[in-house]
Amino acid sequence: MVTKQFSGLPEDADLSRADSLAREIFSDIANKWALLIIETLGEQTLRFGELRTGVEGVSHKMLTQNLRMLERNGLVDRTVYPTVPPRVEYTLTEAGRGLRKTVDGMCDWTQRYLGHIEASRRSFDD
Amino acid sequence: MVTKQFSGLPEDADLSRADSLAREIFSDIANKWALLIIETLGEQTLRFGELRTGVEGVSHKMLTQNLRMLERNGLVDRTVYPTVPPRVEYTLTEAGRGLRKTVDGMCDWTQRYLGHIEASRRSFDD
DNA sequence: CCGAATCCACAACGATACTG
DNA sequence: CAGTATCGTTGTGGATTCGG
Repeated sequence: MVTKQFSGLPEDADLSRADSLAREIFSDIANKWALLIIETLGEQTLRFGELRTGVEGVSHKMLTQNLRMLERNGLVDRTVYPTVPPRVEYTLTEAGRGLRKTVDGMCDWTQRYLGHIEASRRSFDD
Repeated sequence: MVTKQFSGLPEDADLSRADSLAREIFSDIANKWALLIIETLGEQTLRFGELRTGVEGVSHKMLTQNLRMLERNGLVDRTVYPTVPPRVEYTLTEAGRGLRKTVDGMCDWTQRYLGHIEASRRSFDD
């Protein structure tokens, strides 16, 4: 994705459509809250309120908004239990779990280079 | 990261400092343009203008802004050749190349689930 | 060619209130 | 408890300009 560079074909409408779709998806998921939600969900099944406290700092609005987006893209399953009070559970789909693996990679990376980054910041802020 | 849940220790100031730093870094890099820049740079060394056209749709301002941020965090090296007109080259550091691997993973994931996602979107938009 | 600063339109976001 | 809608504020990001 990102790249027509990999396509040798000069004129390919289908590829460019796939590219723009890929770009759209990328823009959807490459944001702080979406990735934090995915990481927090992990292998668990969580209720809305649990996610609310699990994803630290997220507002009610941002959480619903991102959950809708993730559901729309087929990354999370949303199950509503028509009880009273209502109970709504969220869990990662297979696609979601696939993405989660790469997000885990990002987290590992952050841990590994934490000191590195901290040092780089200090020398930059001279 | 993300999670004090993994720490058994109830009171650990250092861990929470590391956590908030990790969170800060995560917020920095978990954004569309930063990831696209990293992905576009790849193994190459590119000038500002080349990045400008390589990262499709990015504005002058966003590009400089994100490049500064990436430089500050030690993900890209910035080399200025004091010629006239000036020539500035950007390349990934070792840390940057490490992160790139996980971004590659995200791109692969996008490709694999493209059809999946497209279908999910259609059924969601009923 | 690259970078910084200014201006400003508009989207994102938080807070709040109301519904089932 | 979970979701939607509205409102007011903040802030993001594009266009433009100037300077090295």
